[in-house]
Amino acid sequence: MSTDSGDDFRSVAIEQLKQLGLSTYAARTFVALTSLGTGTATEISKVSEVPRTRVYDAVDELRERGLVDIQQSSPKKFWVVSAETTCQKFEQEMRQRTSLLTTALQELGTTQRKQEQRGVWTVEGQPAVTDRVLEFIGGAEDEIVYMTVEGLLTEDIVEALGEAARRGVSIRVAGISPDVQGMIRDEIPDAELFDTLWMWSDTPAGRLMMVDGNQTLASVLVNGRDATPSDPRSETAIWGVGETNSLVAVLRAIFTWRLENADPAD
Amino acid sequence: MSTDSGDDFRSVAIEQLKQLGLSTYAARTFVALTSLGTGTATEISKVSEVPRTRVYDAVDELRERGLVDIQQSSPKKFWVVSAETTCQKFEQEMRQRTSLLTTALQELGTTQRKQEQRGVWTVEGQPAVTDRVLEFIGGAEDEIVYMTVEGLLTEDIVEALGEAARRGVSIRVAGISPDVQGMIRDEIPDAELFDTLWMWSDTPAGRLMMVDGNQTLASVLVNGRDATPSDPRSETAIWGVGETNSLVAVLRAIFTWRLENADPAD
DNA sequence: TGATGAATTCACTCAGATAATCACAAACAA
DNA sequence: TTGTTTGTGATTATCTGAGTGAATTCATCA
Repeated sequence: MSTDSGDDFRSVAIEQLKQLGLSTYAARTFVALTSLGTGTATEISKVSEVPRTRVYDAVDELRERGLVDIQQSSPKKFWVVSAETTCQKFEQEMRQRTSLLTTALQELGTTQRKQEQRGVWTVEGQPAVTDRVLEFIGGAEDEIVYMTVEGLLTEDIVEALGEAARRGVSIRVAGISPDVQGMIRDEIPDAELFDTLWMWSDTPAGRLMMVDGNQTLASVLVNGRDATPSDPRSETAIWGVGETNSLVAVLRAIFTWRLENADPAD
Repeated sequence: MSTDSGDDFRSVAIEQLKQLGLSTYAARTFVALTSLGTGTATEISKVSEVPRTRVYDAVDELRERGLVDIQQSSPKKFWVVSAETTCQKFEQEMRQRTSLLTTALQELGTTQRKQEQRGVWTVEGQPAVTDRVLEFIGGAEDEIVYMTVEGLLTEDIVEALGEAARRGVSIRVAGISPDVQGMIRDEIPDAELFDTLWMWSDTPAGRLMMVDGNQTLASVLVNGRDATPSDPRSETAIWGVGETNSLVAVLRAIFTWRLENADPAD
């Protein structure tokens, strides 16, 4: 019974409760009480493996958060609010926190976000790289050129590209398989698809993009092309912004030359 | 400059970031970078008052979360994602967490939530008491009787009562001032309003409620009637559920007798 | 090329929080 | 009475994170 399938849920719930600010004792106690409904300190201690004498403190922590009620008898009994109510409480609290953070940060961030002309920045990890790509796409005003290897043209990116296209941004995409090309044509009819400009296959290449001619990003899969592309840590990108930015200058030259010499598949 | 009005936002933002799982160094560094846009370790240290030698650790923590990019030069420069993106990230993460928690808890809570017949539970603090009241109202199927002193019939309760009324639950409310009565009549036309059954004014009474004849709750303002009712800590309630529950038995007797002898104001 | 100062990394101390254990008094049962 | 359970408080151990300083690397200038 101590190793049945519910243990997965138990540990997940405990972990999340801890992340949300409860102590481990409080989290374990809460989970135990949730399966028990009500219980005494001894019962809770047996289920949760919290030292019995500490159950009282843990329950007190939960009581202050309004998650547990107490029956003043001997032995004391403890009652836990329903799972739904608990989750609503936490969601409420998180909403509160994020909204506080949002206003505070926006108040601070009002200072000019001057576009750095010189820097070339590095990002690690596929999620973070995707974030930058999405940010670039979201800020595009005129033109997006995006080259990518298989598997790095995810749905969210296609979606963002589609939105940009509807804003009137011209889109050029390269380096994708035929079936994905079909998806693109459905999603973004105005996109211009052209063949990969050079041999991706020999390089551990990830993506190359240029936005409005003055924002560029290039990524590689650091483990080489044989690495599992699904490993999110294996992608590293550099990016830069500004007319005078060196990375921008280089990539713009490459793109311009390649694009002029390439025959669009369209 | 070190004590201008932005410090409020600064401390709020730092506090929230810490609550969301960042270390204080990381939080301070992030806030500093948010006002700077980009900066070196030295600049960050001056603004954030993080020891300069630890800025690197803090930035690393932020980088792993995808909140900061690094320019590999000497001195290193650090770039921070926009406030909007950051908040979206955190909201995303919180959604993830609460949804994980929700499924895990509901999986655990499937065990029968047998209605305890014997227990009388105590709740402390006005928010927690209101929670129970709302839960009772939400689960009502037939009838709600609710007596309250001024100030404890808050909007959310009126709203919940209205919803119950639309479900076909008959509502009886007492102990409210004439102007609030007007609001009730608007919100819940079917509610039956009657005068206070006895002299509240001599007792430190809070609320009395009975739902479906088998769930009851009674609260007092522990600091007496002269205490500020606005102090959320001053309310304490006891509640019980079940036909054979002693508190239910007592309150049901009182309510039945009083209601039969009282002339509804309606 | 070497010297100087700044930048970066690393190792260490200290304090506070939390986990865990123990000791003890009160209540209760046999 | 004796022995058990319950609740409370004190004590110890462990760990994380804040803060400091030394050692190494790097850039710049003579």
